[in-house]
Amino acid sequence: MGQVGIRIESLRARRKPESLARLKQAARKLFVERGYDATRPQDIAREAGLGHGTFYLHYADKRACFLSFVDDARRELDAHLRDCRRGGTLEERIAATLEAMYDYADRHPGLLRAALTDARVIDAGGEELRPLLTQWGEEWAKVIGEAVAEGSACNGYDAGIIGQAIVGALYQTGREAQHAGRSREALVTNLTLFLSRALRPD
Amino acid sequence: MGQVGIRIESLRARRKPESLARLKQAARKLFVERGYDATRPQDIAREAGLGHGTFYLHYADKRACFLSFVDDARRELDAHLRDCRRGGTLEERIAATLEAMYDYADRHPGLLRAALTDARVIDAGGEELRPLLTQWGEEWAKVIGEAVAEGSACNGYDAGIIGQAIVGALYQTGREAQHAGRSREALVTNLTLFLSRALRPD
Amino acid sequence: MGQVGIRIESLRARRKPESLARLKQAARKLFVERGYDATRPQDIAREAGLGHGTFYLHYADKRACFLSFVDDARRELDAHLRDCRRGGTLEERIAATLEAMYDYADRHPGLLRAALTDARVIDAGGEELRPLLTQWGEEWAKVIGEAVAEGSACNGYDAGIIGQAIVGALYQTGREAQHAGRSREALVTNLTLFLSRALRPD
Amino acid sequence: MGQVGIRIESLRARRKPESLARLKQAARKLFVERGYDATRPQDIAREAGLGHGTFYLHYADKRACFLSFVDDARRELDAHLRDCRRGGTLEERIAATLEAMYDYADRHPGLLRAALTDARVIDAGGEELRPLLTQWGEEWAKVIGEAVAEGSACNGYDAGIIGQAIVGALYQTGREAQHAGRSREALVTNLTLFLSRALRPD
DNA sequence: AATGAATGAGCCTTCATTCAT
DNA sequence: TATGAATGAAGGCTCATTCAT
Repeated sequence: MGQVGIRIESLRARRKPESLARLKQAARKLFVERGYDATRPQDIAREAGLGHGTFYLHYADKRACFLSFVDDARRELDAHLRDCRRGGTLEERIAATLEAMYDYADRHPGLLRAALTDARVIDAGGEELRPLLTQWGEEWAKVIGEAVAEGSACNGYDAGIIGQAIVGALYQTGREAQHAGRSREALVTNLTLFLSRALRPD
Repeated sequence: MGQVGIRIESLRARRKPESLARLKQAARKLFVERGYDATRPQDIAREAGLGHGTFYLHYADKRACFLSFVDDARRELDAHLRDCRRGGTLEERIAATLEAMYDYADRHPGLLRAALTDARVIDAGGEELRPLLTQWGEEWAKVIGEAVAEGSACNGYDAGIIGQAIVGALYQTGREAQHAGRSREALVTNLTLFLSRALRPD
Repeated sequence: MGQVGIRIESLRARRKPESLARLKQAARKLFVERGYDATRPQDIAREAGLGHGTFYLHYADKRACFLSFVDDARRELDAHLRDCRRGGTLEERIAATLEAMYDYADRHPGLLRAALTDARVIDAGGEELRPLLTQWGEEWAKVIGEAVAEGSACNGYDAGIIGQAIVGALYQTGREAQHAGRSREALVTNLTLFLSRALRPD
Repeated sequence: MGQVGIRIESLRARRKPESLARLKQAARKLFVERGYDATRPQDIAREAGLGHGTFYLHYADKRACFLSFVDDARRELDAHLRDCRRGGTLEERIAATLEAMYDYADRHPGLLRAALTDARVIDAGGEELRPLLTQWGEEWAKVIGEAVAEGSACNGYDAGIIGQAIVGALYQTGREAQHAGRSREALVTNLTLFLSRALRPD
């Protein structure tokens, strides 16, 4: 891709890291397009141009592959959002974060939905895993907490609860907006206003 | 066979409407306890004390049974909430609705979670079905719309969006509260304050 | 089979007991012919003229099916031998038992070998199961014990050990005799003599 | 690469004969610990500190490796027993051989059991291979034959059959003794007495 | 209306072996 | 000689659904 490089590489690609990268890409594509249940390890391998068995060279099982996909998505979005939360008034920070989130969502359609798949679908009786949405809610809680500390947000709240509320509101509006065909601008405007008014001091 | 037959009849109670009722009850129990995937039509029938085949006399397939379960849950909660939305200030109405919701959720543990199962898990490529959460969001939208009309809510919002935001916030806070062990009182207080401040006129 | 009876029975045979009987027969045939590893549940079902899934209606898994096969074989041989052990001198009883065993083995070629499959092949980490051969050894131990008690066998032995020794000798000679093409008569004569001399009093 | 290469060489010690020796040792360890089925060529190679592919440089396949393991075990035990069979009365020779066998078994726990794995597990439809136990039975047959010739054993037997009987008795008592927790002394005493009485002239 | 034995597509996973390097 | 990523046939098992009774 890009440079021609070592193209003579035989049918069996022999570089483990490259295989993993291809599996990752294929897994992301299929988990997004079809969801967890409808994606078989075999499909992922085939999509990556590899044999079935190769999948299990890189992942212990389907679940591990999905979890890795989710983690990558989380890190990617986190990196995308990182710089949006500092600077300006609380309202400006909120607006910027929303913009960044929707921007990311637009550029990777379906990805957040897939990554936020209910744990129950994946777990199969295994250990509990903290849902992604909850994790993001906790980050919002920190943001709220800081805003309260610096006096830019109303101090009557339990930041933990409000963080979860915000993230829930964002997720559900985003999901519905897609089906209802709402404009991103309307979303950002309304939610920024809504959150700012809810949070503003006094 | 005459008398004995009838006696057996009454033991097993084979009248159709009752069978359906028993299937409904069994389905609810199992969908709530185990989730959609882990519940087999066979399990539902057995739980209802009926033969496996009977299930298909009442439901076209597993999906239809689940959808019916969801619809019942929706109607039940709607009935429970119906009377809470009128009377008093907007803040009072919000607080009353939240109380009613958590009350219902407490009395039927796991039911909302089960009923809100992601459509993707059920669909299997079938026609689109409007998620329950979205439906509830629309009802909140109506409430908001009316409040704006009567001047008790800020009129700068698109009610459709805000309705979804509210419902998303409620759902996610409820879900997280269970794992985090938060008190229902804290939830109601925080969310009522949050929503009231966000919506109040000016 | 035999009487024409209810032959119009449709492609799907609908009687559970009959299916189980057919599976049992098929399982025995294939376990004997191919051994445990080379026999798939699917093969057994097909041999029985049934679908794959039917197998699991009757057995929890392949292992359970094999264990049931082994148990049936044990019971069958036990019934066959039951009456041989009483009456006559110890030597006569030994000779009669050997005759009966080889008679059974001849009538069901390969069956004992299959039923005596090493537990390690089947267990897969499950609970320990007492090998069939050991069980039979314990029955011989009882026979020895009684013979000692009534003075028809040398009393210097630990019956438990000698029981196992006898059964081991029988199994290994039987196995080898088949490959070496020895006559059953030679086997019975030699082993009867051997055991009688070893056991005779004084 | 020169010096460094050589240094790495010596660390990993890549000379062919040593690789084979390490594979042998690893294979023995794993076949004994886990059995044939549960041991993968890959495991053997890794245990030997070699790459997976190296296995196939030294063995045609897994089966060949196992057969080689069995053959080594056979030779080892044969060497151990060789000198025990001459000298003294038949009874003394038997006692000495049993002692030597159990001594070997104690020093290599699990080895005989592993080496005596049923051919059916290994064969997979290949050519017939003479079981180890049968081979040992033939050696006992020789011993018996010689004893008969020199008048120290009863001459009414077919040595071939009796050889197999002895080896079967030894194997089964040994196996059972482990589970039943019998003492080696009891085993040797009982079996020596048993075999001596069965074989003694007249 | 009710039954439940039967079905078989389909799933996830393993592992002996190959071969380009 | 040594490597180890890659392979894909094969295996055991599940479960939504059907249909003769």
